[in-house]
Amino acid sequence: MLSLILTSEKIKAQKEKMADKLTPRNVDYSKWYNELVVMADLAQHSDVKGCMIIKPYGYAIWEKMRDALDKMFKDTGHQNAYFPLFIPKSYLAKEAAHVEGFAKECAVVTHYRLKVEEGELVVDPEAKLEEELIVRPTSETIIWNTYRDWIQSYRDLPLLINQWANVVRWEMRTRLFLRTTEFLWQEGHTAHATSVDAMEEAKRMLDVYTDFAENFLAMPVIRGCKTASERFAGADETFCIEALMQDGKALQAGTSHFLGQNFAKAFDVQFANKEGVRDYVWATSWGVTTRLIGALIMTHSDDKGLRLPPKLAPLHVVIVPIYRGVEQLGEIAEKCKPLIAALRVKNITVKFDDDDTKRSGWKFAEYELKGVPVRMAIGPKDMENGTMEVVRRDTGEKQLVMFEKVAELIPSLLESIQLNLYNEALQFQKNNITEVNDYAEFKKLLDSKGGFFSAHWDGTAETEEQVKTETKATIRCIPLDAKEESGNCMVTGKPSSKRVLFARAY
RNA sequence: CGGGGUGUAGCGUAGCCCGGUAUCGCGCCUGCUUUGGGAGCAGGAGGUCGUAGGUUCGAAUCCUGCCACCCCGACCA
Repeated sequence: MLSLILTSEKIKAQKEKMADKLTPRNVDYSKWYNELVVMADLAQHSDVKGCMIIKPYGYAIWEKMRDALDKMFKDTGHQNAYFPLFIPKSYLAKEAAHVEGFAKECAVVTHYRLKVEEGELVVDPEAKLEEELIVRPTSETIIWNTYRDWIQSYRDLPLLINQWANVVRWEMRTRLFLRTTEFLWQEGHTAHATSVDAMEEAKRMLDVYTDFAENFLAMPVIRGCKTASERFAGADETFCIEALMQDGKALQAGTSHFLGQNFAKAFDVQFANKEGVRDYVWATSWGVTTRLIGALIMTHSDDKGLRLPPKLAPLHVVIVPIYRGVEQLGEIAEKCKPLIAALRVKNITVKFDDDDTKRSGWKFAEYELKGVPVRMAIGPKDMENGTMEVVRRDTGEKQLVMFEKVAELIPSLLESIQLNLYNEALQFQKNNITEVNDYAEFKKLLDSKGGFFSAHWDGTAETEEQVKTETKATIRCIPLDAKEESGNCMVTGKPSSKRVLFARAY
């Protein structure tokens, strides 16, 4: 199975694969190659290093994700707000761990004006800012600076706010969707009266992400918490959902942080409790990003292209007419009108592709590439027999359906596709979680099989680091549902009480 | 920032070692025939060979500087 995410190896492999087929009569592979590179019309690199242009189709998928998540946030009592793109440098400096975590990857605004000098556009040295502005890598600091003014009393708590925004992290190396310089995300920032409340919130949002990943993305995830060294800069505890991609590498798909009182103390956010005693508030933050689009692609794609779960597919059904001449096309279009209307009533998005410049075979391939869950074809034979060909994208299974039955069939077919994609991915995940007790075996299987490895670990950062340097695998998480079991660290042999998950990750 | 590599048409490439104004495929345009799985044939348009300099009668090719991008490390949603 091909994953559409583009590693150089994948591109090379694909090129070689297509090159084999390069006979004089064959279409060349560059078309395929391009389609892979631009990720099937989803996105491309921009001219600014590491930045991503999300094309309309990719953005439509993001919008579906955004709408679904936004509803879930509101259902759990959150509100949306918006904070500034620019953060004064001094804000970022206030929380020590935060500085250390983000200082190395910040875009900095130092001037506010350009001028033309000898025909050249240059930065005006006169327009230097007193204090530099940082393009937000995340908004904790500016939000906590604001929360100080918003929170006085326990009556102001909890404060449950989410923001949809773009952020910039100047990473050394970038990769489309997975690690771009600028990316879109949502970041929730909450304040609570007690540690328990904040911890509950952090876990609740992890539940929301889990629900979203499994029921919308059709992507099973492992819930867990991060080790100290993988923790978010400024958090006391970081929870995450980890997903497994088809190439055996893990991908962090969402995080929820228990921030303790770190930001409250750094920004002096205090409240008076019922007893009139002042205390620092307790905080959480949580986020998911456009990386989820990458996760979606890498979880479900096959050699023909994307396979989109119906709940996130911008287009559910495409109807491809097969015809000779405009007259026949007109007849088919007329025949399909009531069907299209009936489907739209059921909130199913339908496209009748009457583009006369593309042939039907081309269209079939195109919509498979785009991952449209259901394709229907109707031609002269069907017009005669009163049938339609209905093809599901996930399995490729074709069936001839009586025309009148089509409208009622589709909703259950879409549900079945959604479920099947999840089950396939779940099966894959289960097959690729391997229990190991021996470090040598771990190393061997890591190369040959990949996936998650469930192993005992002595709990020290040194061992974690050693494994990372020697194998490139990291501890993805300590699963929340890990059972208590006495064992010995696979590396040092020291005692351990539960297994953790190792994997190579994106 | 360290190591390696690559820049030739919209995309993917050949040519470079051994100098003579650029090859092929896809895509694009036109016409005809086609249309139940990425159509066929014929014709056509499109290139300051990344950039600046040097060597030479002559540079895509040789030499030097610069720039950009990619890959591998360190960093990361």
